[in-house]
Amino acid sequence: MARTATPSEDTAVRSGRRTGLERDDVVAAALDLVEREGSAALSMRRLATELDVGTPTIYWHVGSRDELIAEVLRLQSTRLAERAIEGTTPRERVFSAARHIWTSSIEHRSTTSLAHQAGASSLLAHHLEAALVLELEAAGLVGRDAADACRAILMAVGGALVLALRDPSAEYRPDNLWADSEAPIDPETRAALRAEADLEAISAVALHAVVDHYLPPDQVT
Amino acid sequence: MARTATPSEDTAVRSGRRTGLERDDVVAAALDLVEREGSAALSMRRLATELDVGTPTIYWHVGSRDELIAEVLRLQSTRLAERAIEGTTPRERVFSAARHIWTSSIEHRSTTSLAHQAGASSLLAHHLEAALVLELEAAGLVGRDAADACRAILMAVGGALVLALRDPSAEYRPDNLWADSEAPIDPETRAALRAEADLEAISAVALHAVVDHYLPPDQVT
DNA sequence: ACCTGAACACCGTTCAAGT
DNA sequence: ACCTGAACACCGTTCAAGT
Repeated sequence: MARTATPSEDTAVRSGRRTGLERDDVVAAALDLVEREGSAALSMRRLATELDVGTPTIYWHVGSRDELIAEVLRLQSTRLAERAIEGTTPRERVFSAARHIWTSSIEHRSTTSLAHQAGASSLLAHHLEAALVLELEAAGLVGRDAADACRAILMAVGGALVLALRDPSAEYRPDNLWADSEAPIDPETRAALRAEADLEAISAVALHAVVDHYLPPDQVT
Repeated sequence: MARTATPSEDTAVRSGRRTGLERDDVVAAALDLVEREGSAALSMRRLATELDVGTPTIYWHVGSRDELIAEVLRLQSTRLAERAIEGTTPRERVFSAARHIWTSSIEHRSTTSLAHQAGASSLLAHHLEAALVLELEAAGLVGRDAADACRAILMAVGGALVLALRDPSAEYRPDNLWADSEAPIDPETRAALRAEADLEAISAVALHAVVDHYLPPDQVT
């Protein structure tokens, strides 16, 4: 189901040998599984069942779970990089690149969580990050300035993501947390803390500030 | 070893009943275990062995692993809140509160990782967050302004933490990632991306910008 | 080279049973 | 009320053995 059909496979008994399975198929199936059923569903045994092979076969192809995850994130990273950056001014294009990181993280939250949990978010973001760096260079930054601007933008996006991707089913949502808080907080503030936040708008404040700090002003043409 | 001594316990056979163990002991031992051996070491069985009881005993006291983790984070959260905020001007004190979140997250990275993985970072940060909100109110903010300022500051700190707490043993550190990157990036920029970053300094840029955006200027007295 | 069954050493969780 | 041994249904990983 997750594997592409191979000649003489339909009625084959497959009692020991030749599955036609390749490393890329395993990785693609793993990514598919994560996207469909969440990062917790990605177990070696589950994946083997999905591919209709024995568990050790997975190991033969990808080595270990950690390596598999790394490959899954690399695959997703290249897929995400296909999205084109928009805008005409350097500033617009930098914002567009930053926005790509945000939207793709939200759209593929299972994969983002996987990267998050594995401490490998840099792997997942890498190609989008490279695109961002190129736009920063096009805007006139080089060396440390470009690197630091990239990191600052990543922080602004990443910080918003941490808040955005929290499990909303938990009983310790900020919502409940502030309701129970014994701190002498103004009722109006408390209500605002309990209400849902426009994280993207708040993140934009930091993003604009950071871009203003690092980027030279746009040329007027 | 992690449990406080109880009368008539030393030579007791403890063959079924009365351990003198309480919920708080279990939670404290769990926090201790995480701090000592990392978040991965926190398994119900391991913790039971540590406390010299059967595994179901842990369940009897805390219900489930998720509940245990929540309690652990609540405990650590209140401990962290004891740190006093410094500074005289509202602005200084807001920075001090924000800095507390950063430093305590770095100092207790295992617990931070645990919260991170469980998607419960809001639980761990909650008391420090409350302290921050109080300082923001002291600085003249109320309602939505205070809440949004708090979130913006959290993003700035949280974004830096995501970058700071990545596993440095992985072969996909940013370092290696940029070395292998095929993107046409300027050599100088590439070198800067590979070098270690002063994350705290970069984070400070966003932090100052955010505070400037939300806070009224300090009164001159 | 590619794949398997069976095993090892772990998990979280439940439950009848003991005191 | 508090604690246990034993079991269920999972894990990641390895390894001798098959073709």
